[in-house]
Amino acid sequence: MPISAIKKLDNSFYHRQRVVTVARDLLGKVLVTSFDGQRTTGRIVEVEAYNGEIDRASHAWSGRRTRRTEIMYAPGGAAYVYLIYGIHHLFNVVTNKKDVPHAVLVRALEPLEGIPVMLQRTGKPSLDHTLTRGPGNLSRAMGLLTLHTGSSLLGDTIFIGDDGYRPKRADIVAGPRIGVDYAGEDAALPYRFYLKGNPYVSGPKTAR
DNA sequence: CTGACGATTCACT
DNA sequence: GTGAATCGTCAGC
Repeated sequence: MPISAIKKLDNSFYHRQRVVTVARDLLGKVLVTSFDGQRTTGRIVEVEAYNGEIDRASHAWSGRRTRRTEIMYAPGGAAYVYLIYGIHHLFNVVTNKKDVPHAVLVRALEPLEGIPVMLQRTGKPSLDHTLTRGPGNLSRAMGLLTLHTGSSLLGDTIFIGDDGYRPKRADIVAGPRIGVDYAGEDAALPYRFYLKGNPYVSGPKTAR
């Protein structure tokens, strides 16, 4: 099924103050990448908000500012892709204004266009729910790498758009983020959002 | 320069 | 449910 017209999200979407709201609003939107003429798209079905300096789970906690995290302090609307465990590339969206290091981790997509390309990139034989389940898997399928850190999401290579799809309010579930046990009390914050019942949502069954 | 470790995934029990 | 993979990043010397 072809996607209807996708309207690219602009600065007014990314520059909002409340990263938790931006994260929730990203559910149902469409992530698009076009590398080497190969376009892949997927609907965002799971996200996590990272609330800057006051969030112990964030790379920018207590104002931490290093070469890697510098992009988080840029104005909203840029990509932040970093490597974890030496293996996986994780795709984040920088939000808020300059010097406020908010970000949203995109954890899962429902594939829409370019599935053959995704299969090629991941080496998987056929489409199943593991293709874009989990932040490492989705980044691989979409061709996202650490070198894409700093890319504007207002351009045509990597962007997020709205195709008119609206998740039902009742289908949006909030819960604690995954893999942030080290973050003390902040580990319990309901900063993870996903679409209930969607097969591409990651985490243990108890967290879906 | 060195060492510890991570916003994960996969194979295996 | 457990453990290994694998390397860039960062704090500390």
